[in-house]
Order: sequence, then C-alpha cells, then structure tokens
Amino acid sequence: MSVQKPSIPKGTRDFTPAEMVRRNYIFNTVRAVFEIFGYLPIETPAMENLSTLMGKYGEEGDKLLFKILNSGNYLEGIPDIGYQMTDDSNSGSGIRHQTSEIGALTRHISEKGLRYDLTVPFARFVVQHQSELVFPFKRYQIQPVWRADRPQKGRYREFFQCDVDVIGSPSLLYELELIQIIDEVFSRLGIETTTLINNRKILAGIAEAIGAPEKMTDITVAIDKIDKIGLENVCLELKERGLSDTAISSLQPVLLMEGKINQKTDLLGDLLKNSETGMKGIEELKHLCRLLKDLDLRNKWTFDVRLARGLNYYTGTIIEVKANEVSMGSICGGGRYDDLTGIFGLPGVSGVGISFGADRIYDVMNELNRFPDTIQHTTKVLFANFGAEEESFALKLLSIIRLEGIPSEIYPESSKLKKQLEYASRKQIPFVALIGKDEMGSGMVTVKDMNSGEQSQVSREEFIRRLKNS
RNA sequence: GUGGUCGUAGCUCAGCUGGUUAGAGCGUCAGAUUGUGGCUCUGAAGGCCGUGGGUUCGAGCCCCAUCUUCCACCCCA
Repeated sequence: MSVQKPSIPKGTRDFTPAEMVRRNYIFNTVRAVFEIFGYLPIETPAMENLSTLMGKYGEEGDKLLFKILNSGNYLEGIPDIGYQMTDDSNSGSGIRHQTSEIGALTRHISEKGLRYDLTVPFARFVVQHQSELVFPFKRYQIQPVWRADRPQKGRYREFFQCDVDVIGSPSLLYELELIQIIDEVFSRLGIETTTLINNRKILAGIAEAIGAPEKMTDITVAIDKIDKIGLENVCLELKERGLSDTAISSLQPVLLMEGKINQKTDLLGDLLKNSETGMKGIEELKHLCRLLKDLDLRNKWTFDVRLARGLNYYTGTIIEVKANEVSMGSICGGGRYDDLTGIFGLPGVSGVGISFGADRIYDVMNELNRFPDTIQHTTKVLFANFGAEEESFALKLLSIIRLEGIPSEIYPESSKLKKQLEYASRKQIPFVALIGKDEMGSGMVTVKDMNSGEQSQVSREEFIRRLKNS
C-alpha cells in the first residue's frame, strides 16, 4: 500500500501554534470590546437547513453555499426525470433545462448546508428563541463560515467572522454604537481604518429619482466601480444594464459629488426631494453623522454614496471598513436589516450588525507587523532532566511552580544537556532550571537565563520570584 | 462562474535546444564536545520531479486532462 500525500481542501488552512497565538490575540481583543459594549456570546451550528440559507444572499450567494449530501441512500425516491447531461449545450433552452434539472436533483439529495455568514443564522436563532430573549437583544458571535468562492488574496473558503448585532430596535444609537466598536477594536489592534457609511434608502431613492426604481442593484453595482474603471466606463456599464441616457445623465452629479458631508447631502436632498424613501435615508444619515461628530473617534469615517454592499437583506445604514495602509478588501462590514426575521415568521423587527473579518485583519496586521511581541507566551521554564532521582526531585518543584501559575515543563528523558538546552533554545523558553546532585543537596536551584547565557544558584523562593517578575 | 499563473528533498529554489545515476542552500539526524544552546567543522538520511494519460529510441523538460498554489474579474470578510 502506497502512502498518500496528505492535503486539505482548497481555500482552507491549518494554523500553527505561532499563528494561533496571533489569531487569539485578535479574537480576544474583539471579544473584550464587544463585552464592554454590553454584548453577550451565542453560538449556532456549522450547518443549517438549506431552506434557512437559500435566497438570503442573492443569486450569487446561493451559488457559493456549500451543500451537504444527505446521509444514507440519498438517491432513493428520486423521480425518474432523467438527470443525464443532455448534449445540446449549444442551444440556450438546453442549458436552462439542465440547470433546472440540477436544481431539482440538488433539492432531493441535499437538505443541509454550511453557514455562509452569521447574520442569517442569527435571525433564525432570534425567531426560535424569541420567548427567552430580552429585546433589544445584543449578541456577539465568533465562528467560522464557509463560502465556495475561488480563493485569492484575503479570500478563503473557510474563515472566521466576528459578528455583533442588536435586534429589536430601530434606534440609530445602535448604528452609532457599532461605529464606536469599530473604532475601539481597530485602535486596540493598531490598524488605521476608514469607515465608509451609506444608506440603502438613499440608493433606492436615487434609483427612484432617475426613473428606474427596479434597477437599484444595477445602479449601485456600477457606481461602486467608479474609482476602478472611471466615469465613462461606469456610464457604459449602466447603459448595458438597460438604463436610459437621460437617467444616466441625471446620475452624473451624484457620481461626481465632492466636498463635505453637508454639501453632499444638500445636493442629494435636491435630487431626491420627490422620493419619500430617499429623503428618509438622507435624514437618517444626517442624524447619524451628527451623533458621530460629537464623539472623538480616532479613526476616520465618511459618507460615501458609492458604497453598495451586495447582501440584499440590508435596508438602511450600510457600513464598510477599509485598512488605510494596505490594499485589501473590506475588513469589516455590515448594516441595518429591517425584516430579516420576517421570513422566519417574526415580522416588524429591525436589526443592525457588523462583522469583523478575522482572517483579513490577521493578514493586514501581519503585513504591517502590528502584532506586539509580548503576546508570544510559551513555556517559561524548562527543568533539565539528569536521571531518575533528579527527575522525581524536579517533578515536585515543578508542581509547586505550576501552582504559582508559571507555565513550565520538564525534559522527558535524561538526554545530553546539549540536546535539552537546544530544545529550550528552539522553543524560546527563557529559563532552564538545572537540578543535579549538588543542587539536591544544597536545596538551591541553578537557573540559566537563555537570553544572556548567564546562570546562577538561587533559593527556591528567589527562583519563583524571578520567574514571576520576568 | 470567467481569465491567467504555479507545482522538483521538510523549506526556498537550480536543472541548458528532450540525452547516463536529478542538484544547491537552509533545515533534520549523528559526531567533533559524557553538566551547558546559538558559531564552526565532519558525515548521514531524505525524491514515483503534484497526479493520470499521451508523443518519443529516450520526458523533470513537449502535448492533453485533472488536482493544487497564487493573482485578477464577478462577488465579498
């Protein structure tokens, strides 16, 4: 039998201890901030029923769901409608026929999927547990999610999201709170960020105002690209998406909008004066900006009409955070969703939340070298092993040291000292305790400082004190 | 889903227009040095050249497929 080379699925990663220490630093920081703002943790299963997940993330999102094959004889009971690939892929109708067959087959053989984000499972959770919860319900959730995307820079198929949401209140105070959380998290992590803020109602209003309310998604997707492809190409794309020339030209002032937030909102107010939704959006945005101005946030924030956000459950404020010093997709994003629980039978409940992308934050911090050195905690002291007698003597002291809360270990066999010291050196253990016959007699401990190479004989008390102070 | 890209020792890579037995550095292990790590020296182990087909007298090298890596688009954390 030949050995097979081990591997892990595309877009997934193993994490070494060195990486985990850094990842935990991010998780701990995020968690600590969430908790001082009064949020409590929940967890939900890795898998959800597909009926819970499907249709919540738009057409694209549905395609990116990892589906789980039913257990047992999953082919049982499939109606005989012929799931063979027909070879008429050059005819348009043939392709449609095939995809609908695949869809039908999928529904038969798969009823569960891996979660795509934490927001939709959260909405499901709220509906199921509504009788036990106190509203507004504030929770945080740090768990992995899975997307069948093509991996690339900052994009994985398995990654951790750190979500904070509050559900059961339409108050803009919560939008404010979330932006404060963003500011606090990134200040603590030492990343300079810019928080982009927009409002779906404004986008809807714009679509309405230029006479194409049903084209809101097309419009937002196109104008989001203006920095990337330029004004002319954006106009071209809008035309391809079926917008009239008059509609496109009336969009121009919005696209080219510059200046202070007030100037932008004034201009938009003029354009959207006949759209009730649009005016509501502007009102919300102005209110939020007024609240934000009174706080001294350390990181930048700004209003950006071009911010779109694809997840189609958002209905109000939308937020996205970018790192200023590196090129990376957004490292945090979210917004308000007015009726996510409605689909699950609990209508009229507004929620707002954001999600920190732990893996991208990790990549950003790594690139910028922002991890403090102090987080590398490892064993503090290694007890050298000189043989059976010395070993049992050392084990007793080791127990005492551990009771003092000092991470410590003993070398497993009485190998050459050279080897034992090499082990300590490679593991970056700062101290080695040498207890041989002499030390056993005198009751002292020989401590070697691995950084300086110096060693000295000290009493047990002094030994413990030194380890604690280092 | 679309387009490109990478894959040779544990790691980073070299390997000429296809030609004997596939190399280097680092790392690993052993020794020089039996209670003292990092430096140095000596030696050793380690490879179905991502996988499967094909072309050829002959393939690490050419062709096809497939998987994987990285990147861009789409979309997103």
